[in-house]
Amino acid sequence: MVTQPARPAPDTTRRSERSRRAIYAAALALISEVGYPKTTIEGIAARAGVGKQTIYRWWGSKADVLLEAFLDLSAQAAEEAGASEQEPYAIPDTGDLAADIKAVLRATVDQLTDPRFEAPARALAAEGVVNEQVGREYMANLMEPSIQLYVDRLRSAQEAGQVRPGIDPRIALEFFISPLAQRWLQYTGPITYDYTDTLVDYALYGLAPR
Amino acid sequence: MVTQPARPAPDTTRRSERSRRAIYAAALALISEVGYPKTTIEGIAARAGVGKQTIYRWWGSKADVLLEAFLDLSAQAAEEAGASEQEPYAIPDTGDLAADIKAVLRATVDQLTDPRFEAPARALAAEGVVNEQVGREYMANLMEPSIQLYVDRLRSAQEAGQVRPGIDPRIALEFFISPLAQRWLQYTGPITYDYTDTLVDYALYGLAPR
Amino acid sequence: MVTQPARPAPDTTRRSERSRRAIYAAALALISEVGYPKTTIEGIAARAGVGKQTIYRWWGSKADVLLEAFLDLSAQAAEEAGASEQEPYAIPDTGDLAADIKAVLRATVDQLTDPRFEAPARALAAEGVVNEQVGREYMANLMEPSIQLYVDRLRSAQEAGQVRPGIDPRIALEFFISPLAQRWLQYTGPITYDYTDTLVDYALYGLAPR
Amino acid sequence: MVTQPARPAPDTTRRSERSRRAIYAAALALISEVGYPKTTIEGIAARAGVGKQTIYRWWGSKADVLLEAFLDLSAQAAEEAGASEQEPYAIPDTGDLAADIKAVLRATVDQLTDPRFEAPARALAAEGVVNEQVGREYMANLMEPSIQLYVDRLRSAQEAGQVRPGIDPRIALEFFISPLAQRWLQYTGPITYDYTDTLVDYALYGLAPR
DNA sequence: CAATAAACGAGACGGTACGTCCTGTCTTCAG
DNA sequence: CTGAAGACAGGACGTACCGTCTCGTTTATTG
Repeated sequence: MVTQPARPAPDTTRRSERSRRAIYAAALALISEVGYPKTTIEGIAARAGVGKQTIYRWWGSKADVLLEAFLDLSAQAAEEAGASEQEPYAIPDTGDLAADIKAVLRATVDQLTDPRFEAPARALAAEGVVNEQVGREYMANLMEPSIQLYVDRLRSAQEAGQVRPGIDPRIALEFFISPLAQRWLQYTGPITYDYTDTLVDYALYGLAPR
Repeated sequence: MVTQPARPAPDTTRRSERSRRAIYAAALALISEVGYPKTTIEGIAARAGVGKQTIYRWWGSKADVLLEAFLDLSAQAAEEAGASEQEPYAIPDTGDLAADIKAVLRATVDQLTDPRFEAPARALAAEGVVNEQVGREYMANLMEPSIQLYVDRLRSAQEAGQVRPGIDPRIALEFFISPLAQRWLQYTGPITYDYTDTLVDYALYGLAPR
Repeated sequence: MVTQPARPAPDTTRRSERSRRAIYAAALALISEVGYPKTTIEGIAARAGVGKQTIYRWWGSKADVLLEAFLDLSAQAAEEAGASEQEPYAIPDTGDLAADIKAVLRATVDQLTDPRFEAPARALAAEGVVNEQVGREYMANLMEPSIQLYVDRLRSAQEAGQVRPGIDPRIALEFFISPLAQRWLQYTGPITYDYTDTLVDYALYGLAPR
Repeated sequence: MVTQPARPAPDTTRRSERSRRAIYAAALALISEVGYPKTTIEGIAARAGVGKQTIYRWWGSKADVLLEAFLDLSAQAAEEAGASEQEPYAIPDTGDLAADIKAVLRATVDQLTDPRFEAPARALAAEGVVNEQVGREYMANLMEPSIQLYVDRLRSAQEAGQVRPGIDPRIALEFFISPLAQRWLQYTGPITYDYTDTLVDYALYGLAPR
């Protein structure tokens, strides 16, 4: 592996929290207002009232800034949501698999159409398509946690005999998530509660007659 | 709606076919070699031995050029493939729905991993995520035709009693396509024949025990 | 000597008079309206309702077009002026050298401040400063004739004993013309009748006391 | 007066002296080598090893760059010349007006034919003809100082009784300068010591017989 | 009086330069 | 030493013209 020119790593302890938050806010605002391609590092710096170097010191690229800003936003949102509940994030387990998953998917539909999330999420997803590293980080940090919840719920359903024993939960969950994701990413169809409900029904009981 | 400054539309009949082909070739080559973001209009023009204005005269953006270049590439590929067969593009109908769809998906896997298609397809998909217009054109021109084939095959299966009567084919087909698409786009998992075969089995017979 | 690619000389007899006049008019108008540097061959062609090639066929450069246009304008002006007189252009010879030259210079002042002539004349002069060929043609075609008139008048004065015998008229006339030219070209001072009258007096009788 | 979009004035104290000098050198070299019209800002930047923006940041146009570069060159030349003398710039006053002015004019002839000065001076003069602002700056910065010296010397001569009392020195000096300037600018005649000597004689003693 | 050949209008083409914008680095100064 | 500020070399943007090169379409003799 090639070792970099060894820019002496900046001292994290002296980092300005104020600047960091301002940069996150500016980045998210600009992405929503003018779109990802017209969002520039210079623009973020100006809007955040920050020197460009402060951005280059702590992040490697525009995508990095956005990724962290979005993670921060998600964490905040989670905190807000989690404040009221004990177990901040888990798919409910009422015993009725279909109902539980439908409920979660409806929440996902709400989030995908929330304008606060829409633009940055889309921008990140697009960058991730073209830039494998960003894609993998996006995956690992933003999607993997939710995916794990599906895996857990499906395993539990499997133990309860509601899902066939041979089924691989990591593949099965894609029937709920991927069609929705594709409709959202590629504008291939409308995103509604009806649609997600149908997805669950089709997936659980199959297309072939019983 | 605001009408643009209305640069008088160029005369299509006098367009240089030579330049058009050179531009397509240069665009596809550059995308594969240096990636979408580092592919510049200037670079395409230089590589194609063409003036920049010739690109700006006929296309509105880098994405437009790439879209057309890719459509052209696909059309060529289709022509090559179709030359040998009578019915150039249709899902086979042997009576065995599962086998037929597995075969088609295996072909799709091959295409998605063909390096000739990979980079430009990915670039276009990414642009389409962020730029709705490109997204819709990508959909309409590149994906819709194949999707229709699935719809037809599923309808035929429905008539043969191999698919439940109430099933909506436009939703059902997403079980085959979307998971594969998401794995490809977002690096969420490996793409293999085994995987697509499994998708078909799960989708047709459902997750719940029979 | 290298013989050019030998573009077959165009047939002058078939040349469109209509286009030629339109090009002259457009060139002069544009120079006056937007200045020399912003006057483009494309602009002249568009304004004249003429193809670019028609300009390139008959002229070698923007300066060439302007030079001919200006010559044409001058010829027209001369014709108009000459229509009323018998001897269209000559410095009057009343026997009073000072008065005669003052009269001619006053006419020159009028011309230099005529807005119809100002812009193109200035543009040509400027081009001539930097482009020796244009400079010499400008000289030969536009200034030499007038200069010859001064030479003649000064010779006649010499014969009449009003100018010292040893004086070289080609140098002497510069005392009348050059200061005026420089004030006009380089904005080094105002251009008035008073000024030119003074020039004549100083030049004829010298600066040193008599 | 309309105030411009007001790009915030750059900080002069942080300006790179290195770049400035490189730009002057590149500009003067290019003008001499390829002429004014083929000298481009892009070319200057490339030759100077400088970004284009660095030129646009500090100068408004090609003419501005050249003007300052030439002023700098003149200042340097003056410094070199002035290093040896006490009074760096003044027309000598030996009591013999004709001899003194002849000497200065001979020096001017030398400068006008010095290839180092020729091209840029000519380019500037041409631009000044067509662009009044440049013309006036050229005048004020490059010619006015020398002109003042003539005025002083003529005044002194007037006090000594060598020049008629009524003579206006600002007009009289044009007899020495303008004919020479015109010959140089417009290629209307050769520039020699003989010629300038003659100018002085004619101007001082007049054309009319004594 | 057609035939034909040149000039013509139009404008696409390969290029060059424009003036602007942004990148990522570097330097200066304040806290 | 961090951080705001911003100058710097570099390079792409999208536009405007350059001068060349077809295209049909006049137009004006010539056979």
